[in-house]
Amino acid sequence: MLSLAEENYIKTIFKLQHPNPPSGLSQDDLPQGTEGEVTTASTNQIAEQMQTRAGSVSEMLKKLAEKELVHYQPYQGAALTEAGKRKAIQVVRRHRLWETFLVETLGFAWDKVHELAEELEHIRSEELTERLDAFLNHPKFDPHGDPIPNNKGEVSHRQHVCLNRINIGNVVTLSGVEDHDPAFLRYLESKGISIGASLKILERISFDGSSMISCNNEPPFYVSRKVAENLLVMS
Amino acid sequence: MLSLAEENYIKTIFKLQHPNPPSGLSQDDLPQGTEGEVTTASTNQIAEQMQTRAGSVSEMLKKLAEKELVHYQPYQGAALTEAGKRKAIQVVRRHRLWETFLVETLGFAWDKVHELAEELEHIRSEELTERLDAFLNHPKFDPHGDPIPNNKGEVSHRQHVCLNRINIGNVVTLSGVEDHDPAFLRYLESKGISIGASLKILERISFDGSSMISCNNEPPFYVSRKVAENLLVMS
DNA sequence: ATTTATTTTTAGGGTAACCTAAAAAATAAT
DNA sequence: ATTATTTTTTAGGTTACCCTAAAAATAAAT
Repeated sequence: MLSLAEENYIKTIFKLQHPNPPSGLSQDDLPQGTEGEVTTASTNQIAEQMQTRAGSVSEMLKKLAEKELVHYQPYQGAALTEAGKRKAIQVVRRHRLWETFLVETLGFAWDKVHELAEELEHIRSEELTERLDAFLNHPKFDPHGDPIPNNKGEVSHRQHVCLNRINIGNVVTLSGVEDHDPAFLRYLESKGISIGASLKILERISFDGSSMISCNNEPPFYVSRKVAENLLVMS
Repeated sequence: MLSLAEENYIKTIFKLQHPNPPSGLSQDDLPQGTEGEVTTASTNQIAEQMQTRAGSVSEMLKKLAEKELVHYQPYQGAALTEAGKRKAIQVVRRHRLWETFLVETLGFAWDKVHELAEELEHIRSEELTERLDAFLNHPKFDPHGDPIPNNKGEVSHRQHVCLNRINIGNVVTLSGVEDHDPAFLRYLESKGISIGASLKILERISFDGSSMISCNNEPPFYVSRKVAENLLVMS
């Protein structure tokens, strides 16, 4: 049984190892060259992500290595073992199911659910997870468009691309956001942009890379290059 | 902010101080003589209830006294302060709301929800609690018939009495159970006895105090004096 | 190839729980 | 009212996590 702290370390290492498309157990079936390579998480990266210090991380890595949850050679960073990966995916699954529950069932704004899910994800009951999943109708994606691993640890992949890659005149649907920062999410909310919204590209300013778009056929407005980079869309 | 351990101590002291009808902030409006007196929780009682040792309890009581959550004089036991009581009632509220959610929404068997609620109750978000309460339609009683304090800490009281006090021939409705032991709850389940069930008293054996009853007009069976003592019913 | 800079580890401490066992206080029994 | 028993506290120790700062290893720069 993992402690709360251990679960958080495992989860963080997993995230660092799988940066962009959070692939599940099967990174085999990823499009070639999409960084399917097994990256390793450095002590400092882990410390930064977890808001803790390198010394604490070293200590914990030694413990996790003993439990055979990570591969760890001093000074060489850490990578999850198969067992560790399974644990991590369970946590991610619970996290995303709870986020879905909070938004869909309890009506939370999507910028407020992360911290809560961060607590709820540590309730380890299998039965609870499965019942929650069933209650929510086995959702494949959470409110931010991130895939929810199923109970075997498999995830569905979407071919979404960021809004910057869409040409003028095209209409696409928002299927995810890259950044989860509450301030960013509130900004989107204020513009009426939410998952499922239809976005039309009206113009692109080559000077700064910003785009003029209209959301759900409402009056158009500009979004910066940085904002567009964090909007994931599908045709 | 209370630690998990502190919350559990507070909750335990509250339970020990309010044995039978879990009265809320207002024990004033309890029927006279129903042990509305402010009892005090002894170190050993707390230790036994929490499966810990007296030494640990002493230590914690000192800490809680410093935080002004309990009144505590060495060797004299502990009693919650007003602030402590408010905290305790919040925990009880969250516990019973989650139990209700688990049974009503996720379809858990009522003997399995206690441990889970024991974890969920420690998620301290006000907004989560209020949204959950609203989603469940502001339930006044949990799946065991225990009152759920509202967000002001007030509880509804029921005039239920134990089944032993009902005379032969009467038909009553099960509104609560005294004991929450999973084994007891599973026994009830097996007999078809659940909250809301109609129970008719057909016979009472004065020798051992057992009763013959029929549940929901099904074929009758005997229940021991001890079982009947733990069934709370209303006319 | 050294030196310099960065990263990581180790060493030594801190805190919040917990435990056991001895000492002290309160309660019960003769 | 002493003595015996039970309850409670205190004292000293353990574990899991965190921290800072010095030492060691690695990586980068001249």
